[in-house]
Amino acid sequence: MIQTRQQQKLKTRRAIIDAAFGLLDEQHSFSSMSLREVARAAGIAPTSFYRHFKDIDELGLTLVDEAGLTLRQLMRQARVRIASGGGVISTSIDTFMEFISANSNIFRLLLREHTGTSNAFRAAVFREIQHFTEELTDYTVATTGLSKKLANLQAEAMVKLVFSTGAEALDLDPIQREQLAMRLKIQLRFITNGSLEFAKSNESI
Amino acid sequence: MIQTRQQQKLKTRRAIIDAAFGLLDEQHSFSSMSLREVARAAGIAPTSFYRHFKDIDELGLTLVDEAGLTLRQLMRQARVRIASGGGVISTSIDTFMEFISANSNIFRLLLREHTGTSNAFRAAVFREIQHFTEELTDYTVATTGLSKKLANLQAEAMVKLVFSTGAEALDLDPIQREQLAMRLKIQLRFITNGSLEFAKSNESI
DNA sequence: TAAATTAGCGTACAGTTGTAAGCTCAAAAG
DNA sequence: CTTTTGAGCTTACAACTGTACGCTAATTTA
Repeated sequence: MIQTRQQQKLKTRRAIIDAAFGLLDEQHSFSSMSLREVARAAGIAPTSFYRHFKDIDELGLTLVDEAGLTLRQLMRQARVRIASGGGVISTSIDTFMEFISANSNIFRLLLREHTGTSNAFRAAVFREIQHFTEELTDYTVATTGLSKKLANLQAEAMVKLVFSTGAEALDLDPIQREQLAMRLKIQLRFITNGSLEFAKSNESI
Repeated sequence: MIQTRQQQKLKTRRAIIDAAFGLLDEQHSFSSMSLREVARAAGIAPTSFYRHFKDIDELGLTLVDEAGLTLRQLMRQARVRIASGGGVISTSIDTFMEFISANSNIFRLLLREHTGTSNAFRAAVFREIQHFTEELTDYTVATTGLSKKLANLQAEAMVKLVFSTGAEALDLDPIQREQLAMRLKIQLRFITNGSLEFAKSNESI
């Protein structure tokens, strides 16, 4: 077995990250998570933590990065499903809702650090969500005649509404979640129709 | 001086509440606030805290209540300003932005407990925000021909968008904030126009 | 005036935290 | 084979936490 040393280190690092994600639930946020607690869950001594991360914040940023990655995979997945038929909004929201059901903890992390106490974290999460808005803007420009500026306004509003609704959905059971998703789809249609309307009467923007 | 005893107690209670609000800033959330810290800021012994609140969570719910009260005053204020001329959306958003500038800490509390770790807090904040949506729904039914159901969908989307944008505004300087407010006003117009459009083509809802 | 109530305090304790220091021992490098 | 490296450990400490207990002193009640 070659490079067993590095492999083991990576494995422990993974254990730490997974332990941290595992500790995230509705009662427990990352900011209220202690280094010792994470170490305990990862099965290592508290001081061993420092062999992998400078401090707990460095771990936090890593978690946000991983969450962002998962989100981007989500986007790709949604795009595939759209390509194979079904309404754009409907398919996207269904994909999104499946995501927050399957990855509640990851979504919770993003939500909480989104309005959290660390500037670095807020900025990191903001950037991840911005990716969402940018991709949706490009998509809208490509599929409709909307100007980039207007498409960006529309995309931003949509993403904010979706994330806000996602936050609410976390506390609901599947049935209520489904109803919420239906409401959301209509609300998104408000935005798409409204911006088209707006474009017609304000051709210059 | 009659009833000096009760008055003194109320005064200390106020000192605790104010101290807690004062400790809320971008670096410090209520959930990361310790009883001792609050007591220190209020100028009392840690154990004296219990003469006023059962535990720190009871204080937290009190803070959310007070924040809700301030929010409702905001709504009243916005209504007065609308009545004395100016666009509805524009006036409301200006009022809202002034509010979060003048009461950043209160708004931060609502944002953080909105996605926080305590079920009770989340529910409390959710209720406060719901007031907003309900009042806006009633207003919309009264001023437009929209059905209650549709007006509610519209109001909900608007409130979510406004709060989400407010969260973003907290980190920005006044100039960027103003730009964000302008974007928000257009996005809200998307929603109002879009829902009217939707109503026309779906008269049954 | 005497007795009862109570807001606030000081002390105390057990539990938790982050992290410094130094050891072990297996893998990697020479 | 010998030396170096480094992941993980144990121990240790000072700082902080929530809160139990009992006292004080002043207000309120009787």
